[in-house]
Amino acid sequence: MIVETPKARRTPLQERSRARVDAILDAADAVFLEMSYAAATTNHVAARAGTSIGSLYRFFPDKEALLVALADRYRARLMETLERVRPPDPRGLTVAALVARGIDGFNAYLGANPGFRTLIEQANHPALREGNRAHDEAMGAAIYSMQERFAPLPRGKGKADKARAQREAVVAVTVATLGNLQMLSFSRDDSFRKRVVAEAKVMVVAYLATRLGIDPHAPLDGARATVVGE
Amino acid sequence: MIVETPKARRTPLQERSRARVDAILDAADAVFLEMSYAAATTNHVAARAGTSIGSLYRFFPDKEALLVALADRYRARLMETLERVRPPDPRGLTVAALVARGIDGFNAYLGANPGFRTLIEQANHPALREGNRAHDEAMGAAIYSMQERFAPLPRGKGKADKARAQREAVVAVTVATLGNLQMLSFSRDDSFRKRVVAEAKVMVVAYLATRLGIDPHAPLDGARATVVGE
DNA sequence: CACGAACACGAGTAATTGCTCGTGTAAAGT
DNA sequence: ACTTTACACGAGCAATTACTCGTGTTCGTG
Repeated sequence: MIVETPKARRTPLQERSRARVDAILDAADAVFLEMSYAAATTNHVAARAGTSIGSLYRFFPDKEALLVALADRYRARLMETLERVRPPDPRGLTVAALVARGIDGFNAYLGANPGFRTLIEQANHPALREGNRAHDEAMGAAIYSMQERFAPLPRGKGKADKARAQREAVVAVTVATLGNLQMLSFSRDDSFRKRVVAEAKVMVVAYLATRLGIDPHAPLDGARATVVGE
Repeated sequence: MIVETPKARRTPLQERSRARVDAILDAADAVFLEMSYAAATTNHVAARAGTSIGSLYRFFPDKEALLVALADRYRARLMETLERVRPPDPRGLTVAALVARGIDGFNAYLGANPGFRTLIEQANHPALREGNRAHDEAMGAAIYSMQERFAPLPRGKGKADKARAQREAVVAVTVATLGNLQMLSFSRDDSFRKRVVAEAKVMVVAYLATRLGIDPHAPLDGARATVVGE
């Protein structure tokens, strides 16, 4: 939500301007895809949106705000998509199947949204750092809960703390790998994409199986694991 | 090497200018580390090098050339470092030990060269694409040869082609993961770094073990594997 | 209808910055 | 000693571009 700060702009109140904000974001999406964010100019975006530069700056305090708003929109839609893919009751499914579902859903979303991919490539941009961190954390929460499902944290304050730090690393590594391999898969042609997606599944499943000490091809129901290396 | 093209500049011939080129690169390194490449100005770099903007442009055709030259220098030194870490005779060592050696060497180099890390974060920059690709390919060659060592390509033209494409994907996935997790390891404090390095080893070893169908903790000597999924 | 507020417009501005080029100096060649 | 080539300098240019602001229009409201 846009708040009244020295830099902030009006929140659109009328319907016509709300549509205009969407048009500007769509235009920014297209322009950032064609050229990079750095090469794009705000005048370009305004022209593409069929509006004036003044109207753009009425709703967006600066160029970065376009980037941030666009990233937020993409991330929100991604979360919806992944939520839709997530099985309501995982019992009976295997870990391998769960991972495969998530990877395929993510990959399909990225394939359908090339603009999101270019945004991810600009991930080092300071304005996106915070949002990306929050998003990775949300993704990680799912994996973290999966660990807890299989192996509750050990008793004892010292042991539990150490195990928690360990698991945070496991989650961070998994999330980073998932994102990284998704991007890699789109770096060449489509057959390469399919192969990389397959390899990503193998890698993550092999890793989680090793870490959780479970059989990734056994159904989840009633499974109990001993977490390795704690 | 700098060649005579419309954009190129003189190759330094005298000793004094050769030292100056190094000084400019060192200055660029420091400036790009403090602010980002995008925020840095060429005048900044020249001032930091204790020279004039004119002298900078005598040897570097444009700002991008600084980035490219710096990246080349870092990559060359990294390859030297990794070469030094590589055991001349891997027989008797385990796959897990080999992977651990490589990861630790890489991590130490990145730790000692924060400027290289910031350069890697700018990896999406078009001027660095080609160099990064070549570098990744060189890294991949080592892994590819490791696969061949354990399991020669199957006979028959069709089978061999398919297997080759498969292995290229395996190599690409491995290289991308290694680089990605290295960068992740430096994203927080030092204890996080150590944990991520440990997890990276686990992940890569688990993956290669699954893919090559070998015991990662058995010595290499005389080992023979059946590559999974070909 | 009247009036204020939100919206829309786009030419112009101010600041940044990569890079040139004319001038001057040190080194190499002969 | 004299010429030529390489090196060094830095003020200023040219181009880009994010953003402002004064003017005009549309909408909500009483």
